[in-house]
Amino acid sequence: MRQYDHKKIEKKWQKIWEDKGIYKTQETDSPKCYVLDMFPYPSGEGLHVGHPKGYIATDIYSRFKKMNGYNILHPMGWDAFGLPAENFAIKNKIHPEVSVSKNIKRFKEQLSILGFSYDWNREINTTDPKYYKWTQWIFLQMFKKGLAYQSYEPINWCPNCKTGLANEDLDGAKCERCDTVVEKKPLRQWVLKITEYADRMLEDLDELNWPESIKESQRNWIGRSEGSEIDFEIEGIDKKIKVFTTRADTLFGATYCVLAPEHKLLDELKDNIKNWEEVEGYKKEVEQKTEIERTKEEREKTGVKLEGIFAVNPANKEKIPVFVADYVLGHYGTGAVMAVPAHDQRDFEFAKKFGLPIIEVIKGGDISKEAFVGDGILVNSGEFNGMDNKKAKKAITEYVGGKITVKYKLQDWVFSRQRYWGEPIPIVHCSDCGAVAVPEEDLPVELPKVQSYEPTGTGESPLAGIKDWVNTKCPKCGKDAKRETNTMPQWAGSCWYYLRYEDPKNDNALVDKQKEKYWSPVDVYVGGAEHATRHLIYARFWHKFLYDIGVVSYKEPFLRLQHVGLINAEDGRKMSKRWGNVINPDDIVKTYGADTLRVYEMFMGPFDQGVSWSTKSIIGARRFLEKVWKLSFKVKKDNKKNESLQALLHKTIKKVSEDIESFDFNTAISQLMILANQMEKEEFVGKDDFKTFILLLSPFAPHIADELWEMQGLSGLVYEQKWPEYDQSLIKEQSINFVIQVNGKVRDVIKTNPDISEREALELAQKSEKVKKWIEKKGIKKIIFVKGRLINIIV
RNA sequence: GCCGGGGUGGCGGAAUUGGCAGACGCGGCGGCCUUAGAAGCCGUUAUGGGCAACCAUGUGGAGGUUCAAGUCCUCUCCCCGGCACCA
Repeated sequence: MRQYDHKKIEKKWQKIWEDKGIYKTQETDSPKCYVLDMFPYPSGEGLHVGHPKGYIATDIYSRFKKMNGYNILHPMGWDAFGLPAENFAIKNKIHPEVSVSKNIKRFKEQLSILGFSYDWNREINTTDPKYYKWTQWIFLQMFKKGLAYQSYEPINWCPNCKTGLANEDLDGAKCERCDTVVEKKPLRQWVLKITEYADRMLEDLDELNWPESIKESQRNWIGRSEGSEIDFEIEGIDKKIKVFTTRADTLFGATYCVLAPEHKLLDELKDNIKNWEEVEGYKKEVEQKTEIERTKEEREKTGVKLEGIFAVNPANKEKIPVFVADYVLGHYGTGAVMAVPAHDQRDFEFAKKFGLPIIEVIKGGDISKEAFVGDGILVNSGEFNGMDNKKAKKAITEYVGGKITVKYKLQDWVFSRQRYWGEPIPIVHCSDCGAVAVPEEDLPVELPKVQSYEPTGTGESPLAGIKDWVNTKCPKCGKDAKRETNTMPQWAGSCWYYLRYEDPKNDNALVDKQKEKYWSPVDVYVGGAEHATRHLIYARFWHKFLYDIGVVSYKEPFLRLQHVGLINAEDGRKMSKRWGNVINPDDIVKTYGADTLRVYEMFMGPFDQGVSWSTKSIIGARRFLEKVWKLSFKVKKDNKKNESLQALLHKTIKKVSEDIESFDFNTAISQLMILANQMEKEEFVGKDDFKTFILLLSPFAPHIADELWEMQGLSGLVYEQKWPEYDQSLIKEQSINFVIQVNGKVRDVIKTNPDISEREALELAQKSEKVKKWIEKKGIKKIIFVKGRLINIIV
């Protein structure tokens, strides 16, 4: 008997697959299936065993779908812009392009030994000018539609990276990349109007086959709330405070107003505020704090009263004081609130601290202890007394001439970075024409070669120092002008890459319309949960924009989303060089084989759940494959069938098919093991049955599958075979274990046919010695009979 | 604090959605084979009691619904992920 030599077998088949080009995507009319991995950032560290988990799953799924007659698009590429490559370049004085292509080569090698069915003809790389030409093109379309604008608002500034960071790039109060505490600094930025799409992104979530948790966090992230905008006159001054509130029903209980420290009105009221110095000091103090610090101070509210300023409550014309306090945020709502201490906990705490009146206007709570935020009937509200508070929201808003509006937590997306290694923003600044789009025929605006990648530290990109690149002519008037030196964030390239796979080499369009119509949308998208609210929101936003301008024909990019649970190191920590706990897939493949690694990673536990790596457990997967290997030597050469195996075989076809479809790979493998164990016990294995077994195993362990296929004298490649079908009539067991309970406790289990009737079951039960002793001398009170399962005798 | 997902043997995890709890695998124990080991094979492995057949207990905890609860309901404790003064 030949030994199972994974090294030989895996090399052999990988070469055959490549030579025959069987994974090349076909242009056919058959139904399509687009299976996509979140493409990796090719870091210098290479892959650890956790990385391929998702890729193994998509590979299994693709192979399964292909064998079920689908035309498959299963591509891979590289998200290669970003800070690590740039930092590496700064340190080692090597152009990022060089290290990136080296890393890609390494990643590709590591992936290739795992036997994936990627169509490498469609490989893309976000840093390839032919690719980012279209990233820039999309930006230009947004610019033309007024969705990209410049803004000088203060942004998060990392003094170490010397770059601006979006809120999303922060980790607590620190820079996500380098752990330095960030500051605030006003910088000119490009911003994308993602807020314009907030409502649509929220609505269309309902149609997606995504995990509920992701949909929920996107809803939170978008943070839609309906409320009212109401004006408060300032006494004696011709100015108004516009507040946003979701509780217009409590307007009669508003006993003061609060402005955010960033609120513009403060400066406008400078001359009227008697304690301006104090107010200004407070503003400065708040500026020092990051938003994170500010929002962390849950206990103690701070603020300063604006002396000499009074607002007028439009409901009851009461004169109320105005404060500046940092618990009100400048960028949310109108940056100003009406405070109702009786019915908002934050206002309640503030009012207690500053000794402000607390007036109950909704009945139902005990406002001496805490704010009552529930629903109820209005009191102390003039003509609205007795009204239901939900009704009162609209009624009171109208009464004071306010308007019903909608606000979002979602903020516009700061889209520029003061960095070298990113897509240049295709804009030219002209002193006469302002910001002018680079003509589309001049795209891509390529990154120039530079001497130093160091950030300038002034907030400008290293590109600013390259005079012959920066200096150009205005595309509009031809006058001397300067190029935009900001680059795009890493998210940019990943916002639309899935479209490029559909038509990766097209120089005339982002994607051909026919091809887009055929392949879109992505049927299954697999990746880590950490991208729930960033990548997935940005990509949806871009996609909807592309839909609006007619580039794509579907509203949503990703129909179904599957999470991959991370694999941690054996010690439970993240696998990282830093902890020295990294397991390299190359080593595992060398010792056990790619097929073993694939089977093991899918068998470890539920696919979307995190697990710790266990090198000692991997032996189980290897033993399983060895067992299958040995089984092949007891296969009958003629077509004799082993009848006693049929029920289990067909049950296995059913279970494995269903489990792959639902990404329950662990139970699919377990079922294959059960079948293999049974086959081992049998006298012999029929050739057809073993053939079926190979087919079922092949998505998980494609190399050994092809080898066994060949050993059985079967022709062709397993990938090109048809997926087996099950026969429902065969699945039905001839005999089942029928449970007999007395008073709900199992007293006997008998083998019988599944169609046994209640009367027959009762007779059998009464015959059983084990049951007899529990029911004799007691009257039977009740019988519960569940067909094909159990009988429960109550005595 | 809010939202989402969890808590089952020594370990990873199963459980046809209310019907034999612990499938499958790892590890352990005993045995076969071997000069010996490795590999492999066979048996065993939730806990307590018993020589045994068997009996009792058992899915984080406390109640409840039901003939029947890991699964449904109420309360509660713990773990993981996300969001967080959002007016």
